[in-house]
Amino acid sequence: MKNEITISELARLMGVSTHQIRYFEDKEVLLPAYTDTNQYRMYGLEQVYRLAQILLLRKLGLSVQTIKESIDGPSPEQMSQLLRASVDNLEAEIKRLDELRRLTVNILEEQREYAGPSPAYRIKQRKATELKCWFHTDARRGMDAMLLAKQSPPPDLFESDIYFVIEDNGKMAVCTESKTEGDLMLPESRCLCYPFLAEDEGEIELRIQHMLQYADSQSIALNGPAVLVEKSYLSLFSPNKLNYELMIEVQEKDEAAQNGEGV
DNA sequence: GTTCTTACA
DNA sequence: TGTAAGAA
Repeated sequence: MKNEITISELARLMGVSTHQIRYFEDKEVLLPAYTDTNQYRMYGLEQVYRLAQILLLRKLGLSVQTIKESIDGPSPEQMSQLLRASVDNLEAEIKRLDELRRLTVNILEEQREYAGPSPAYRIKQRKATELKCWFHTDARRGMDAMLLAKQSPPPDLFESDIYFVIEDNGKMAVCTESKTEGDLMLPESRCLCYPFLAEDEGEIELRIQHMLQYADSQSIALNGPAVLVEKSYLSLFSPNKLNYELMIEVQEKDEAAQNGEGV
């Protein structure tokens, strides 16, 4: 009597495709019990267990090649080592996914700032930010691909926000955020902020002027360089436009009294 | 109707 | 990994 089953029955039993079972055969990790006269692969209980084992090891992240090398005589030590390595891989993957989730949530949260009815000036607490300076250029000169290409070597361009720190002398430092100590540190401080969308760079100069006028009209003393942050990811939401946030540190009143001047 | 092999996206 | 085609 025949206790063996066909490939499709095995596939259905184990919840995999017949293609995958043939693939395992090709890689010599799972052979049929025998081949029938009609060339059909036939599988017995032994193969069912073996397939279950292969699938478990695959699930744990082992390659088919690794399984092939270890499935026949895996010593308990080898098996523990494989499983420990698998745990390491899984933890790395969890970390990667966790960072990806955080990034996605951040993008959504930032997007909300721009999704309001109309952009507005507001005072925000800025976290201390370490910046790594990429290059300097003239603040009046626009950015273009050539300018970028001439710089070397690009940091994680467009994977993180880009900071344009506009200095008093008309120079502009183009920076990215740095996790470690950078070249330039934006201290934690209250800032006058203005998020906006821009289609061309001519707008930016205007925005800065407007912000200075606004601060003046509200008697807000500003201090330090204008910082323009290009929100790399938010262009996902607004094709052909770039999302910027302009921020200038607010000079606190007691500070102003000490310095005896505003900006 | 099912499976086989082979090729291809 | 899935899908397709023609043959058995």
